[in-house]
Amino acid sequence: MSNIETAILKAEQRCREQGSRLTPRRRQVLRALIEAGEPISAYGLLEVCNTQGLDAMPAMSMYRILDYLVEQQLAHRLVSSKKYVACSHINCCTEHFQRTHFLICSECSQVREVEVSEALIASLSGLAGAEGFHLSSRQLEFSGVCNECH
Amino acid sequence: MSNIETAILKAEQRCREQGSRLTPRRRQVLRALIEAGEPISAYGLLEVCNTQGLDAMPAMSMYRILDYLVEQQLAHRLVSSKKYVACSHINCCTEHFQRTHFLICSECSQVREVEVSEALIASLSGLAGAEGFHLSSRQLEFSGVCNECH
DNA sequence: AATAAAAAAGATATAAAGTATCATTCGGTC
DNA sequence: GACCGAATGATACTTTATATCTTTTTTATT
Repeated sequence: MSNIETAILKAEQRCREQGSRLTPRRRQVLRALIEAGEPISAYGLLEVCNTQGLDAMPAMSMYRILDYLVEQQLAHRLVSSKKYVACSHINCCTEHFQRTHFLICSECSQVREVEVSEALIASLSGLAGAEGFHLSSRQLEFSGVCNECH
Repeated sequence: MSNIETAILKAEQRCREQGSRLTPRRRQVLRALIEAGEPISAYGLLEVCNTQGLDAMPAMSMYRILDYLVEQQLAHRLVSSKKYVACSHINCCTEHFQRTHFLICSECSQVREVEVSEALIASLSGLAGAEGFHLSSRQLEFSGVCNECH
């Protein structure tokens, strides 16, 4: 079975466990997101979905569904680029990290999704603490250049 | 002399040194940005400026001027909130840090602008390196809660 | 099965953020 | 004062995102 199909099954299971459902529309969006393979905007995804035979979906639905997928941690929203990516750990983890960081290649837009290490959290919290802040960001985004593009 | 006037003078000087000018429009926007005292959107700033007697400015001009101010590091754009803040170091530094991070209070939107420590850069670069990335982000944004709001 | 409540999706309009492009004005230089 | 480049103005438009109301689908309950 292909990775995508496995991912969809896993996702379905996860939704069920959360007491919700991966409906056909949500599945369609998740699949398109996985197939995109790189960050894609809500409207970009809408265009993809709306050329797949089914009835055209309004933008509102896309945003709702993306919100849902993000909530379920099946997808992530990259604030720095206003785009969405499928979670790269749908297949491998039953639950998502507490904090994630994204390394985004500014050349090829490839994304690496990594768990934030304790050490980094400690060092960030320390810095924040020194400024009188209690850190709460659960998602960090860094841009850089990947090896292939370097 | 008030802090704001000093800042404007310093800013003017900095622009001159860079071979450009802090024109009346640019000065108006910078002043409004400083007076706002917290992150403000481009259109929010536009509204402020356009109720100050002078001819109304089109949105395009505001974006151009903000781009200019950001380029001169007299202002910063907060990607996470799509807002702008005056640089908090106009008065105190002749040149800006290489890397800055912003601690943004999610309660009161207060912003602390801090130089990124060598240690943090090292730890981030290490993490990125392990994933085959060369870090290039010059600006990091973290959300948290400030002491007063905590 | 009939039905009520809740969840999801559709439809429509509009707000907010940002950009493209061309025309005009302003500031300094010869 | 004529010229050139930088800055601003004017206009239109694209992209991103949300508000709100309606309809459909799903699930639970009788």
